[in-house]
Amino acid sequence: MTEVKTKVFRKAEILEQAARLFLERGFKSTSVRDIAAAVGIEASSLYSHIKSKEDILVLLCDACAERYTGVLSKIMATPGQTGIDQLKQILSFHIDNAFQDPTSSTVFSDEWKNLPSERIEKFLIDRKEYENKWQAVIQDCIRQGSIREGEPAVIMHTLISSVRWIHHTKRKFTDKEQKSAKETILSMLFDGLAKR
Amino acid sequence: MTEVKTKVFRKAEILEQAARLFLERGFKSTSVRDIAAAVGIEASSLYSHIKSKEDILVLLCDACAERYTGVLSKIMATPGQTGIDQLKQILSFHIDNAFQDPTSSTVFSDEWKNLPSERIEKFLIDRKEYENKWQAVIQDCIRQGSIREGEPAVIMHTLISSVRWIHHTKRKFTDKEQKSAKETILSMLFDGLAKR
DNA sequence: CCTACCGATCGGTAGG
DNA sequence: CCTACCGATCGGTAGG
Repeated sequence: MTEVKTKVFRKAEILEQAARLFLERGFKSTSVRDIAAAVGIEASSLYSHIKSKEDILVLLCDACAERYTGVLSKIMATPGQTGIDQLKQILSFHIDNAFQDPTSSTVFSDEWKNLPSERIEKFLIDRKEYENKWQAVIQDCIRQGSIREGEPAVIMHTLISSVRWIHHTKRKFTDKEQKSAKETILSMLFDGLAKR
Repeated sequence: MTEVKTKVFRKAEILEQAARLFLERGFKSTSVRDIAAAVGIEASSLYSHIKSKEDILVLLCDACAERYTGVLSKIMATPGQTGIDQLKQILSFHIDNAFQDPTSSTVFSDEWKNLPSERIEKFLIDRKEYENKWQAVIQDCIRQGSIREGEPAVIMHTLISSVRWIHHTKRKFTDKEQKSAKETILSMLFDGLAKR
C-alpha cells in the first residue's frame, strides 16, 4: 500500500517539477537530467514513472485541455447570465489561473508546440473545442448587441493573448496587486482604455 | 568587388532563413544543419559568415531592439500630437509589424530568451529602454486624463501581449482582413469591447 | 564553400 | 532506484 502511494506521489512530483522547468526554460531547454535533479533522483530512474520526456508533456497538455474546456463548459451552463457576464468570467478565470498556476498557462499556450507530431493533432482538436466555446460566447454577445461587431476569432485571440504576459512575468504580485491588475485589465478590455 | 557583395548577401540570406525557422520551430528546435539546408549549403560553411548559432540570434535581437526603440522615439518626437494619438500609433506599428514581419516579432517577444547569458543582460537593458518609452507615453495619457487610471506596467504589458497572437497565426490574412482585424483590435482596446 | 571529423550532450535501455 | 552504458544528434573546427 505504502509503495503504491509513494509511486503515485513520485509521478506527481516529476510532473510538477517538469512543468516548473518548462515554464522557466521551455521544454526543449529542459533535459531529463534537469528534471531528475529537481526531483532528487538519477535521470534513468525517471523511466520507472514515465515513458519518455515527451510523455510528460502529453500528460500535462491533456490535463490542461480537459480542465480549461471543463471550466468554460461550467461557465456556459450556469443559468441566468448574459453573454457578456460569461465572457467576463472566462477572462477572469484565465487571469486568476495565470497568476496562481503559471505552469499550466505556459503548457497550454506555449509548450504544446513541442508535443510529438502524432499527439499534436489530438491536442489541436481539444483546443479547437475550447476555442469554439469562446467563440460561441462571443457570437452570443454580438447577437445580443452587448459587444461591438468584429470577427469572433480576432476578438478571442486578442482577449486570450492580452493576459499572456502574466504567466511569464518574474515580478511577484501580492494578492492586492493581483486584484488591482485584474481590474485594470478587465476595464481596459471591456470598457476601453480611453476615457469618455 | 563581386566577392564582397556576394558575401554580404549570403549573410543576409542566412539571417533571413534562420529567423524564418526560429518563428516556425523556435531557436532551440532549429539546428545549424536546418539553417544550412534552408540556405542550400553545408552546416560547416555557415561559419565563414557567422561566429556561432547564438551569434545569429544576437544579430537579429540587436537589429530588432534598435528598430523598435527607433520607431517609438520617432513617434514620440512628432510634434502636435496628444498622448493617446501616440499610444495608438505605437500599437498600430506593432500590429502592422506582426502581420508584415512576423519573424522580427517572434525574436523580440519570444526567442531573445535563448540569447547567451552574457548577452541577455545587454538585451534586457535595450528592452527596458523600449518599455520606458511605452510607459512614458502611458503616464502622459493618465496625466492628461485621456485614459483611465491603472499601473502603467500592467497597461503596457496587456497592450503588447494583446497582439502577440498575430505573428504566430498560420492563417493568411488578406490586406482587407488585416485592416479589419487592426480596427477591431484598436477599438476593443481603446473604446472597449462592451457597447454603450 | 566542402570533406572529414570531434567532443559534449541528448534521450533512453539493460540489468540488477 | 542506481550503475553503466549506448546510439544519435548537437554545435563547431581543421585543413584545403
